[in-house]
Amino acid sequence: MNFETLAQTLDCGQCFRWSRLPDGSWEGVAGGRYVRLAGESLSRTLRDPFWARYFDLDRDYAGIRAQLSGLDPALAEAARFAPEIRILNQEPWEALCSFILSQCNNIGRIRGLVARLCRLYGEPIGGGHSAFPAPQALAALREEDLRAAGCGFRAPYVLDAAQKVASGELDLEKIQSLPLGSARAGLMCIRGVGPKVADCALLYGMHRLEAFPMDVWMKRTMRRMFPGKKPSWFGPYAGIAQQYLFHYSRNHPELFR
DNA sequence: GACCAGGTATTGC
DNA sequence: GCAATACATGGT
Repeated sequence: MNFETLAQTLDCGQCFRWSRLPDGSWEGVAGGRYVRLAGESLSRTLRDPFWARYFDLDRDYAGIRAQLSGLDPALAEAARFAPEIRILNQEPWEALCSFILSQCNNIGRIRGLVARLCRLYGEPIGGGHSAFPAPQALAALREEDLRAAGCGFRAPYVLDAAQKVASGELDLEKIQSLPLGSARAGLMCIRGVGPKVADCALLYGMHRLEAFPMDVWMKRTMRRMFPGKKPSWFGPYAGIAQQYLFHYSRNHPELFR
């Protein structure tokens, strides 16, 4: 991975806390750490164990990409469009909460909403930046607080998720170790978490690479390019295939008209 | 001002 | 089971 290809990973819809500065560098917060990524400093940052894991550096994405590309020409083309996409190791709670907020919302607004929640309820980490709010912090709020922050009808969903996680009723560590179906079912006990949000939490927050979030774009894509195929057809890296296809489709909306 | 945005819960058949 | 509908909010 190099600085030129960073955008493919940070701007493909899997994360909401990164932004590009006017000078072209990226800044973001993950795991309570702020970082600015510029051409010169990138390799140094990636030597830090935390960021190496965050960017999933130990995984052979070239090999996975080749394997997926062999499955189907359309998938190969999507992979060629953004070959450097990697699935980040985001925190389980942050991914779960962020994708609860994503429903019926657009990516720009999700970023703004997440930023507001972090500023209001996240732990300050210096430099005017804040960590993602802990489940305990959000569980202590009232629904109207979350509505005031702009969550809209998702406010009770966020609250229910925060309360279940903060109380230990839902143990995200435990969820991670379950078979995919059980993990999904566990997450779907939260009000406002259906199959799509559960799969996003699993893929982006718990690195379950076989999870395949099926949003409107992926429904269109599957109908158009893979009729009759199910997510499991893509195999153990279905989630990575999903990310290639999602990003490709969003950048080629004319394919669906 | 309608229309849309990485859905889900509820309702009615 | 499955289609229709409500749900907040801000940007085109």
